[in-house]
Amino acid sequence: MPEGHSIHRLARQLTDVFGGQRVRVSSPQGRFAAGAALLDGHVLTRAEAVGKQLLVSFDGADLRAGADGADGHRVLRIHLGLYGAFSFGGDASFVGASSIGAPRRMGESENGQDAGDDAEYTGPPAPVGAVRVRLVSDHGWADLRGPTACEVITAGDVAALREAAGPDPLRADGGHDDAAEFARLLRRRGVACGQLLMDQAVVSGIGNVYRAELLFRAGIDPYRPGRKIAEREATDLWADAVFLMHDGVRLGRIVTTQRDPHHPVAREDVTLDADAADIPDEATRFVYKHTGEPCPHCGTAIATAVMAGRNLYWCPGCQH
DNA sequence: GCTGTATGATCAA
DNA sequence: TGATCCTACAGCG
Repeated sequence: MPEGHSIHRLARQLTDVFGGQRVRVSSPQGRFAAGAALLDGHVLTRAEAVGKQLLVSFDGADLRAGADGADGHRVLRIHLGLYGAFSFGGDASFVGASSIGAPRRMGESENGQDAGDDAEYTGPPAPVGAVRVRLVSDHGWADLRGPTACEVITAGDVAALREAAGPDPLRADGGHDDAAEFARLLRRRGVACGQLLMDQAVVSGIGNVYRAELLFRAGIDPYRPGRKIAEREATDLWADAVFLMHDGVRLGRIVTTQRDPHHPVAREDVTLDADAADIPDEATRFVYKHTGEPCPHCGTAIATAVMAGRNLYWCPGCQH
């Protein structure tokens, strides 16, 4: 799935290729027909990520449905869930507009191949599969499949959503506030810290992979209660999340093995190589989906268990 | 063709 | 805690 880094990339991609343009919005599948009608023909101003939520703003979209301090804007809220994904395609100017290399598909994995490199672009292809939303500009298109949420909301809804969200490592402004707030929320409850890291009210954007890898790198047992995490451990976790997730945005994949886990915070010199993207998948993480393999630190077999309905991976030998 | 799986989240009980 | 929703694809017979 798309953890927070994927959503931030998507937001950037959508803003790059559609920002400021009038777009046709449709729902080939039909399940978003009413919402699409509200947005169709309006200018897409920008897209933004708040944790795993993708917010796409439209200027002057139809306000008939709104009774709540309508300000002339409508926002398309998308949550990809486990397997939602976008595909993109278009002419050279559309692809060239992307600052992240215009991956054809973004979401669960970013290596899908779609049409789009045709010499001449003659419009979007006939929709394949269950396309919930299709965005089309003069130069390209984007298809959304399989989102868990896809709805038109108001500015007031957006404010409420921001209010409910825990701090987002990908929106950290470098100040102390977010780290301290994260530490406070994490240390407030007796629930297993492995569960709290997945709680979007505690921290936004972390998913199952980052959860496992962050705790491994920090040497923290996922079953340790949040209350028993030291303040310093919490702020170090935050700092590591900021680094790893920014790496994720840059690379378009989660790679946690290229930074020294013992010096995750200060070692800016251990940044990823340009070709880190070539690392084989299984070498990109320490414990996630490495059940039974020896821990690279202590040799203990990596364990797995189900925690709150999600697969958990950790090293019982060096996480305490 | 069928089954299982997935980087998510919500709801009922 | 379990059921449920969303979709594509790998693996299997």
